[in-house]
Amino acid sequence: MSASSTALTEIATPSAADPQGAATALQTPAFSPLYQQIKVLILQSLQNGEWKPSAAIPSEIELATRYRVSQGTVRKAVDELAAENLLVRRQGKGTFVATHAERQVQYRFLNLVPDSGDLRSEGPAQRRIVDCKRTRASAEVARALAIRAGDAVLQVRRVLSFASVPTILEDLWLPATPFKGLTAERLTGYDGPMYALFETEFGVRMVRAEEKIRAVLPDPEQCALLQTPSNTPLLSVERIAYTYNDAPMEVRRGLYLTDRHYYRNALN
Amino acid sequence: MSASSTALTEIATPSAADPQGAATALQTPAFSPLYQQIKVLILQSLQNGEWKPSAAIPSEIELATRYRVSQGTVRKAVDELAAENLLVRRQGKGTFVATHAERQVQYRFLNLVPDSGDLRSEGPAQRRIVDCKRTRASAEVARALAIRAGDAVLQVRRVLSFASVPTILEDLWLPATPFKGLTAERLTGYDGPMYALFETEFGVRMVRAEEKIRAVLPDPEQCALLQTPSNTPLLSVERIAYTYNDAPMEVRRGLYLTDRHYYRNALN
DNA sequence: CAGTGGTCTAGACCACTGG
DNA sequence: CAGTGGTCTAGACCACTGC
Repeated sequence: MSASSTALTEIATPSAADPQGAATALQTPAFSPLYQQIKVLILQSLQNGEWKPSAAIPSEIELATRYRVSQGTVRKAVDELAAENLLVRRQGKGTFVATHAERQVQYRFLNLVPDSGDLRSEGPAQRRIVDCKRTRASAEVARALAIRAGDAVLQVRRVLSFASVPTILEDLWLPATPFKGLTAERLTGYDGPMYALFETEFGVRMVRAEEKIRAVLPDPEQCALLQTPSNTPLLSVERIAYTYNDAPMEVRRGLYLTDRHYYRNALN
Repeated sequence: MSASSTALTEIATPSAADPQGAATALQTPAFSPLYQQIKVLILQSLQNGEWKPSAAIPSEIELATRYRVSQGTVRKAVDELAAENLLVRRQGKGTFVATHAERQVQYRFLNLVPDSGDLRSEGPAQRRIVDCKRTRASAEVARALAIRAGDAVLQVRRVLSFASVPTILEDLWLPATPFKGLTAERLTGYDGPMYALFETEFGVRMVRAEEKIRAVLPDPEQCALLQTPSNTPLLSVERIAYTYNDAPMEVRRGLYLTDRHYYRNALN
């Protein structure tokens, strides 16, 4: 086979890969290498739940025959998805759908670190749900979540303590539809990362996030919740978290006490 | 050729690659794939200045014959170095040593972003060197720079303004030996990123960095330099920057005014 | 047009996991 | 031991750059 030109058309109508006959390859504007197309197909299977978090996906050889490409091409697609933390490769065992439930990546999106040691060494965080209610999206929250202002959202407020010291005050806004059924009781009763609960209970997997960080002074209510004086500067961390396809699924505003912790960031 | 086993020994005594006959391959503890060894060899050539910032390195085919491996193996090594931002690939042209001087990556290590637009849209930053002196390393700075307390260091203090608003106050500590000859005049006269000057004048290329971020209140001197009230919370950004081989070469402490800017971070 | 990086294949073999 | 991902090769061809 003379590589791409033929395979390009074959990819457009695969049997198992693209049942709906979507125009994945047809709408290509200029030129898309085969492995990129495979990447999209794998992404679709992740998105539509064919392969669930922590489950193994088919072996490279299976995927190669399924998509009618060579193992090397599948490999390159999987490599990139693994680099984006969507898949996890384990030599000798297989390739698995990434999840927030594993111990290793427990705090993948939480960059707060104690001045000495790491977060795990302080023992598990104490989570206190302060509030969990259904409200309407403000203009600002609506814009971030790509919904309309006034649409129903769930708002959660909680305090995280490390070594019994209140350290993080968080407000979350979630679109009501995908998270229907989320209650304070459900959150309180769950022992584990919130994003892991989102995966198992609502099928929403957070894939990446963006944060805007500022230094602020707390208002009186925030002071009370964090048990801190009003002149203590805090880190304000505004996060928008995205699922597959860059769809925003959560807005979060955290206030971090940084006298015994710091926000860690690596520049590469 | 039956691949790795033979090539592994061949790699230990290449002609052009390892003139000193270093025991790169011999000291391998368990098992190191060929492309990792190639990576180390390329890294050495970057480090010893055989290939300088912004210059092209030999083509993949040349490297393959030089190291006596296949093009695919060189490719994988270069791929990883490109992913780590040490090399830049340009299709049709070649592979180049990354530099801080390019317009594109001008502010690669500066995550401060205006509330609307990006830093470049505000025009060039105004740099004011407040101080540049030779001192002795404190215990803290010495630890970060992996030198001895009391060793000579250069200390620089400067203020960056955007749209004429003082926004960043920075203190830098540099080991005196590699940066011998650095003066306030040299810094003031240079129009461009400081890390680009480090490359051209001192052959020190910053490869990666780590930052610890906190919210703080400024002291009176800092207030004066930033022209800000004493109750304005600021972002404290402590950075250690590393050259090749993870050698720390700079400690920097920035105070960021975050009322019209924010610190941007992407979580993946 | 020649030279560069980029894609794709086919096949061999290695390292690791678990039954 | 079979099955998985990981490495390496050799060769073909494609896309892009600049002369």
